[in-house]
Amino acid sequence: MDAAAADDRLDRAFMALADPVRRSIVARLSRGPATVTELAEPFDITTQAVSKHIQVLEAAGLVTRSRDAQRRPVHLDAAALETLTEWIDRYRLIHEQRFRRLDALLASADGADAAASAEQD
Amino acid sequence: MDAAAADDRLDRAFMALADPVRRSIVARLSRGPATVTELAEPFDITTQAVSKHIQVLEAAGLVTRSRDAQRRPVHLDAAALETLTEWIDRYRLIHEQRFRRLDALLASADGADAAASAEQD
DNA sequence: CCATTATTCAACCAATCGCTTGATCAACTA
DNA sequence: TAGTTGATCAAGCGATTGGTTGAATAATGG
Repeated sequence: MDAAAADDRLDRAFMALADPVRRSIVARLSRGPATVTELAEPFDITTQAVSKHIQVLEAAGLVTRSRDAQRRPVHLDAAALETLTEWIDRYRLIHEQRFRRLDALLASADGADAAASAEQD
Repeated sequence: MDAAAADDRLDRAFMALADPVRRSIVARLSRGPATVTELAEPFDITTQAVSKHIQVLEAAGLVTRSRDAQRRPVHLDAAALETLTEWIDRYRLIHEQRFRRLDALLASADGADAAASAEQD
């Protein structure tokens, strides 16, 4: 998978979780698979709307679907969720490491000047 | 903060990271603060557009801003990123725990039937 | 075969998104 | 003070979003 495709996947995944209905669906699916009708039940919207939400989650790789007679059970894909936390944590950790370096500099003798140059790093 | 407000914050944060330009800005800010002009430089869009992107990140609580003469340096807020990983990891872990329970049932004597009922959980 | 159930497709609508251009505001500097 | 730099505001535009209604498709069960 090239960088652009990975980017596209992240776009879709973050966008998918930006909607409260879809986040709620993910929360429900963490407890096991469910059909479209079951997933629609708690909401005040049509099953068509929920079907679209599921398509968004599926296009983002966050869920997969199987077949059971007329039903199309939806399953959570936890590995995709992990990709998201990996992206976030990468930059969170870089940021925190930078803070630790800054603290170390401030603790050293000529603190102020060293910190000012670290800021430009 | 009530549940609806927390929901709204998550909406904004996930939506903010759904855009590749904004993710790139977050990546840049993980290495230290930067001004609007600096952040705009790598992209082929106007500074106005970048300014709007930063407003989106700010409204999501992902960045804060300070003042340095005409400049408005942007700083990453790593704590907000942590809120996102917490949300994701909660449901990821619930899902994985459920899988571990399922494995345990399948490993036990009357595996098949027990697993089928667990599926409905 | 026919009716029912579960889901999706299609067309449409109001609202929002990302971006643009042009103007304005704020703060420094020659 | 006048000009310059850095950033934002405002209005507009094409594309996309989340939702609807209505019709179509697929699979089951009597």
